[in-house]
Amino acid sequence: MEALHLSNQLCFPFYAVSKEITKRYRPLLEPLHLTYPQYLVMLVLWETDQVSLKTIGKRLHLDSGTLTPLVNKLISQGYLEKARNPQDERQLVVQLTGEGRALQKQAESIPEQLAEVLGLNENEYFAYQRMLTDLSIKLGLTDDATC
Amino acid sequence: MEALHLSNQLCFPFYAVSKEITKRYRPLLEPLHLTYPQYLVMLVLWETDQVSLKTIGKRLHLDSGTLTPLVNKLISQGYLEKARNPQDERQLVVQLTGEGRALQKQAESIPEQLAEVLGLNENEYFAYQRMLTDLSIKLGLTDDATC
DNA sequence: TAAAATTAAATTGTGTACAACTTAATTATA
DNA sequence: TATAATTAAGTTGTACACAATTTAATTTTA
Repeated sequence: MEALHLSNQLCFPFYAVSKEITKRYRPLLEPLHLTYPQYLVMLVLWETDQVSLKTIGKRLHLDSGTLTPLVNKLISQGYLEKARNPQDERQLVVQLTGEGRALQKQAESIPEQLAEVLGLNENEYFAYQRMLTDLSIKLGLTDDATC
Repeated sequence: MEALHLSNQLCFPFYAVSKEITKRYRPLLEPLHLTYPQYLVMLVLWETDQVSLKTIGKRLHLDSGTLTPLVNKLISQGYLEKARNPQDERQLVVQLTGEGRALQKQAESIPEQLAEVLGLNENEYFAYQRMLTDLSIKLGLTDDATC
């Protein structure tokens, strides 16, 4: 077996599929004026409002170099606002505006629409999800059952 | 089930795992002075030398906006050189230099090293590869058995 | 065969990613 | 408790990724 052939790589299909998924999100997220990473930040805040940048970064595996401009964009769009944590002025606390919270309703059908555009039925969806979550745990990206 | 929870997304673990894999390639590729996308271009050329930019793009699912500067970087590093196809002057033909070809030897152990840093045994490696390749075909990224 | 359509690269602009560094606030420790 | 170490954001620089546009070469077609 030719280890250096593209067809024998594990990681190339990962890279290609991941980019393709992001591409298929694009038209679904466009009406919400969100990119995929911006959508991920909104998911975190819809789940728990008022979170520090650090915490968002931990959940999404993104650092401040990526998150600072991304959150600033969401603020300029009116979806988020920021404040400092009075207990620790280093921390930036990010929270939803009314508009940001309202956006959640519009986003509700996105997971379902995505499964549709990926052409996956429920069984396939959950099989892939389980496998990816297992690998995610194996790689140390997910350290507990709640994340 | 809360469809908008991060933990219930299929695509987030994909995104996170894909980024993590790229991160784990970094120290393996650093001695070769290659980034992961640059390594992919080298893989294509090690497999078949003298390929047009268009063809590289088709195999890697990348467009000229990404590939033009990337190939220029590899040229400035002395790994590649470019010429025009005399039969069709629109086409840029990319080929390996002696140095670029020599690099292949140094790269030979990378797939093995990667499986190691990912902590996957042979069975797991092939199981994930099969699943990813299936999904890749399902998404229309791979249209025949040779790619 | 001249004009229109298509194609391959290159270019421009926006938005991630992330390493490395800076700044300011907090915590640990001598 | 003053100093050192740590921490959270922000900044800078490099490198993708891709949409949209431009330019030049080739192919179609009227």
